[in-house]
Amino acid sequence: MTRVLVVDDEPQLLRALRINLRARDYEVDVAADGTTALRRAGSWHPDLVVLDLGLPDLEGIEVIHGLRGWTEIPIIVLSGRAGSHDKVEALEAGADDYVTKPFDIEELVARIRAVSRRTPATEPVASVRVGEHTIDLAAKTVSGGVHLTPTEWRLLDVLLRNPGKLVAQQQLLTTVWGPAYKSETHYLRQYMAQLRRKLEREPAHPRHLLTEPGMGYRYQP
Amino acid sequence: MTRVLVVDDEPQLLRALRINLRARDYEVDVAADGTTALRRAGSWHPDLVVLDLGLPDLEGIEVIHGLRGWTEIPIIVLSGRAGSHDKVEALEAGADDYVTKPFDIEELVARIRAVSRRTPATEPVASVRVGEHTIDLAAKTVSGGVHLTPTEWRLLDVLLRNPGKLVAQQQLLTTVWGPAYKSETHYLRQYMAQLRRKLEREPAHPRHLLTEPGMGYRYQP
DNA sequence: CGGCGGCGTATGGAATCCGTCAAGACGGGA
DNA sequence: TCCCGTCTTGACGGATTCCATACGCCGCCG
Repeated sequence: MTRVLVVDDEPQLLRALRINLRARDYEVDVAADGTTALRRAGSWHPDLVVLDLGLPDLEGIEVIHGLRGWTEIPIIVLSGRAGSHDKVEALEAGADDYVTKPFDIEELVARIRAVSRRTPATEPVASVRVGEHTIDLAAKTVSGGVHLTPTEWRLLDVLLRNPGKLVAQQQLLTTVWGPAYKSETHYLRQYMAQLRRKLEREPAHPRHLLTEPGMGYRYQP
Repeated sequence: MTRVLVVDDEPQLLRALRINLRARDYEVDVAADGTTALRRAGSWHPDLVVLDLGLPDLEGIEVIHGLRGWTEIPIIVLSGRAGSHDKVEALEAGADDYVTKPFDIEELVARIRAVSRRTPATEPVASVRVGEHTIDLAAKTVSGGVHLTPTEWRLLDVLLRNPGKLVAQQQLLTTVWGPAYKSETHYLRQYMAQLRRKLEREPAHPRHLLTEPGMGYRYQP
């Protein structure tokens, strides 16, 4: 899910944006001044920043420079100043778009979508190791010429995205096969065995795809 | 050098833009109506399009759709209409930015720079090898006198730009045929077969254009 | 010692998915 | 208008994957 940080000092605008963006499945966080905006961006790692230039503490340009110092995430600038000099300055500093107040919420949302279309969501999980094998969940590849079927991928996906954590049988069954298969545990046994055959060096004594009797399974990195 | 196609029916604006962009080391070509714009874009392969929506022959939206049917190059829209509905429509159709007339040339240039900053050096993949053949995605040529149709190119494009990665059926269908064709998998089978007939040494035993049953296809370099 | 529950393994048939051939529909250019 | 290349649509055999059942093993407990 795309994460948007909205930086503005008008509570009214913040609220409107939060509602509209959440309704479109964006994750939203807000900041009311430049200092917290920069801090927030550093800790929360948003995928996009909507930045009002008229902030109480810092010059808007300073915030742009502060962000561009370490990240390339898209920045959409809001401003009450419509002069082309202001626009050029912000865009040259690294902003991706410049919207003049007053503006329509719908327009801003459309611009957010247009800009984030250009920056593919960063893939957090690149590749994982299971014993001898390197697994790329995005590319759906396993080293060593190993080939997995769709169901095997769905199951492995859930386990690998919860490294070290126990995943309950019911959770695996519902996410891989659907809620109707909540108690069909023999599917799990079937496919866990296949995964071990393909990935573990000694399928009979697994070192990474572990069973927790009576509860579920665990991926041990 | 970045190539910009400017589409507008006002000679005065065309002239101003051409001078300003050339002074900043852009290569510029112009078109005065939608039909020639589309043809020009197909033959000249610009890196960016500046598109006036008020054209004599086609609806501006039609031109955006026509471009987005086969290319992802940035589109900056110029328009005299400032209503948010027009803006949203253009942006949703695939435009990257929307500038309302009258505007300052400096601002437009700054927006062009901001947008093209986002699109990494135009053709990261210049030429690719598939078995015996050398494929140039930019020039749309295949060695050995092989000829591909537009749909075949769009499909091959997506696969070759994700070397080694699995590309899901749904992604191929939506990017090649459009979101409405999400589940029309027989198109995929049809055109994958044609690509293999034209590119693979043994179409029945493909070595580079691989099937992942139940998931999608993969280009193996 | 024997039953029992949970787990791993093997295997055949069912369902799904894919490759291929073929024919009709469409559209642009001669 | 006709023709040709391209895009749609349908049908069918074969391959892959999934489903379902059966069986053996092990630890636990009565």
